[in-house]
Amino acid sequence: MADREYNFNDIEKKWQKIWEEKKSFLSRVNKSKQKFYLLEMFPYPSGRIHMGHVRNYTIGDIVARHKRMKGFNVLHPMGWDSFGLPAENAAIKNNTPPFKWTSENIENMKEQLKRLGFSYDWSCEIGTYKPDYYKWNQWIFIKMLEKGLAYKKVSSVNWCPDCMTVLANEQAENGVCWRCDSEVVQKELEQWFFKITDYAEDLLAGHNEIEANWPEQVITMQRNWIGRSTGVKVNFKLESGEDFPIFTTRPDTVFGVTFMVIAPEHPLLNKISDPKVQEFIKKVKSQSMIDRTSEDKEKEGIDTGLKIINPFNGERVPLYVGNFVLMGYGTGAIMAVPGHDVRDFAFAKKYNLPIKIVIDIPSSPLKLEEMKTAYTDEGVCVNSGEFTGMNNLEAIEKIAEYAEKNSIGKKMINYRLRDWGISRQRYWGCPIPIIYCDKCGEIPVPEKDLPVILPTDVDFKGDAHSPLTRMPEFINTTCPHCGGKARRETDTMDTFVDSSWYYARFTSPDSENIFDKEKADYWMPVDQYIGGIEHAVMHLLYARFFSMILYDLGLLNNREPFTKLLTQGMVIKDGAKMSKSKGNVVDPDEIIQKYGADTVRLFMLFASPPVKDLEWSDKGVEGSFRFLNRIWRFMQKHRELYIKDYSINHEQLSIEQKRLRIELHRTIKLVSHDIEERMQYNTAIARMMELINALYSIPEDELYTDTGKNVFSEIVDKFLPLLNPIAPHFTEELWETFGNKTLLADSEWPAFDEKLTVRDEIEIVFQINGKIKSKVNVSSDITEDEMKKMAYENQKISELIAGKEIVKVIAVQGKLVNIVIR
RNA sequence: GCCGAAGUGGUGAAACUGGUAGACGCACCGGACUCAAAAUCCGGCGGAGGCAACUCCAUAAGGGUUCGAUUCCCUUCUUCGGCACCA
Repeated sequence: MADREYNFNDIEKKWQKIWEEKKSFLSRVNKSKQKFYLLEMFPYPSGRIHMGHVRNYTIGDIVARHKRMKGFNVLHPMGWDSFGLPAENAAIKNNTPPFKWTSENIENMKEQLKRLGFSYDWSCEIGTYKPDYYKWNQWIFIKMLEKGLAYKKVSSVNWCPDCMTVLANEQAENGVCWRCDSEVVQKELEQWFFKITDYAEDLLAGHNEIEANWPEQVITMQRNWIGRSTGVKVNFKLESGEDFPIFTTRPDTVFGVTFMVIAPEHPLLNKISDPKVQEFIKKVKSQSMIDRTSEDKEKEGIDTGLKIINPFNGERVPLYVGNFVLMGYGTGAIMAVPGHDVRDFAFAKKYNLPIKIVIDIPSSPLKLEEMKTAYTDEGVCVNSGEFTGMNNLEAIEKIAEYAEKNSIGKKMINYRLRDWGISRQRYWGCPIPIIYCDKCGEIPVPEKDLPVILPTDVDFKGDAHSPLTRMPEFINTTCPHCGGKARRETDTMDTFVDSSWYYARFTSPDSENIFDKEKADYWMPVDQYIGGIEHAVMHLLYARFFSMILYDLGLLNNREPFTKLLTQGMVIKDGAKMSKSKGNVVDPDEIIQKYGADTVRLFMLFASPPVKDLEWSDKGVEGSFRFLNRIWRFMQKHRELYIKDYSINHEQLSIEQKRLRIELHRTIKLVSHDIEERMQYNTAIARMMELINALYSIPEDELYTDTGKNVFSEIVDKFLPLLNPIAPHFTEELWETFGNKTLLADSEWPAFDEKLTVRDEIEIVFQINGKIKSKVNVSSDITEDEMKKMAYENQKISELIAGKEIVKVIAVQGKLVNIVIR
């Protein structure tokens, strides 16, 4: 019998076909089995799979395959986040309708994913651009409208002039568009919003539930983004007697207020006619987000001429407009305490405003003339009326209480988080189900009329304007209320809406409802979610928000959608993330062609642990390929040794055979631990390499005996399933080579015998004062006392301790003896 | 500026609760096989010293705790990530 070549291309296609025919990865609700829902962030169908996808989905696939072998009923679905701008840009460029472009991309990418042998249940496939999916976006929108969680308002919004659309705050960080990096400008528009701020507390509280199983970094980023701060809303007064409320987290400094500042957008300013003030406001408003929030932002302001009265001490202070005060936070106005706030200090210095010390250090009092900046640390209240002498931390609470008791203020919590603006002035997205009637106003599309279908036969006319705005057949409709003429909303939803609940749809993708409650109850929540860290705030926050809404609508049983989260690192080449612009992209197809999918998968897992960045290395891929070939050759060469029904009496084995067998059981133990507990696949693979090295080290005639055959057979039976989740085609093929008729995909995860995981002989170390002086091999069942005895008897050790005072002796079972001498 | 993570050979990385630093791989060097090369198999591979068995040094730098520190604590440096007028 000639040894067969490792012909990965044929082998991989063969097994992919078999898995498909046998429906090996089909997931069905089965209440007698424990479920495991594994989800990887679904891709945007941009055209081709990139290495980042390969890495993400390889990590997911090893989890899915391993869990199946451990007896779990696994749901492992895949779909397409298929609305979004690139489809429109492609349409404008080569006049291909976005529907066609997207559908073709999906087909191509699906083939690529299949070629990698991922164990998806393709019967669950969803595409967010399909009406039976986005219908439920619209349905949720209407539910949210009913609950007051969706609303429309005119607001200053982030506008990307290149994408010609509005962006959410989360998408316009640092004043640039998250997609194209263009400078974002502010524009007044009427927009639909989701009231995510109503869920700020819930989103924070939920962190406690998931904290242990989410990366700390993601939780921290979300916490910072929500930005909860507790403080007091204090009612200052205008001279006219009108309330002038401000928010402060430092009520302990309220006696130190020497001026007030309001945002340029503040409505009070409409009353000011001073042309200098109006000019200043105009100037600030015309600045872009970048200018206004840039690094070396200069604090600027101008006196409005108005005076404000401090309710705590009756002092009259001037009111300024300042470019650094934000209308969107608190009340759009602040009390300025230059003595104890760094920004206020700088502003006061610039405009020659008075500075007052109200918190001091008794041991070394502050000197106003010597202060270079505000004093913001702890201290004792001074010049603070009845609070003088109190520790300032204590005063925060006491002054807040005083304000409430005297009706001059109220304790309040503020968030950095803003409501989620979801209107997009773009075509390729889910239509917002609203009808505008001149008589009846904004009317939601009735449930029975859903979905509002996005027309797919569109003409882009080569520009970025949404074709919907020039399609009367889409726009013109009748009012569901009065039956009169009405028009449809032409804005579409932010595509992040699509991905905020897709995990639930996967549980029943053909449902006539949003999803089948029974199926969702069985599968949800997602047990393990895997994706990139770049979604830490946007997607993962929105998805949690939606999950909570669905819970509150009685549709889901859990508030938190993702029990465990793994954020995998990037794929790096030559020190930078693979990207077209850097020209350091490696095409997965080429590598698969050259080495096969199993090698690519193996390399992706071996080169680095999942959470860290992975440095691409052509040589490293070759190394992974070599490892598979090494196994292949050995197994092919000795395949006649395999006995299906072997039995082993450990005591009858030769020393070499025993050692090899112990290596096998150790490997199973360590690999299981690495995969199950640690999700660290690089070390799991390293262990398997050690086993193969041990296999090559044993003299061949040790295998060609009756007991040797049994040992070899056990290795085949247990090692192949162990490697199967990583190199599924390769191991199925070898498994078949040995005459097995079953699929490894259906087999159980190998068990190990704890007794066989301990090597018979181990090396222990003798130390003097913590320094290694001697190493010896001993039987692994040695006791601590025996170890100590051996240490004293050791020639080298006894020489070194001769005549010295022994302070103490530490023995660590199976590891070392340390003798401390003086 | 604030918050967080990381820094280990030529290189990707191991060392999971403090206990033999560098497992496993890549690169490199040597050997076997070959007419030769490739592939493969075997061996070596942190630095310094020594013919040698061995000795000393070494986990960004410095200090501390400990019998013992890559691991815990403090200081400093560097890199990466997040937040950044949030009152």
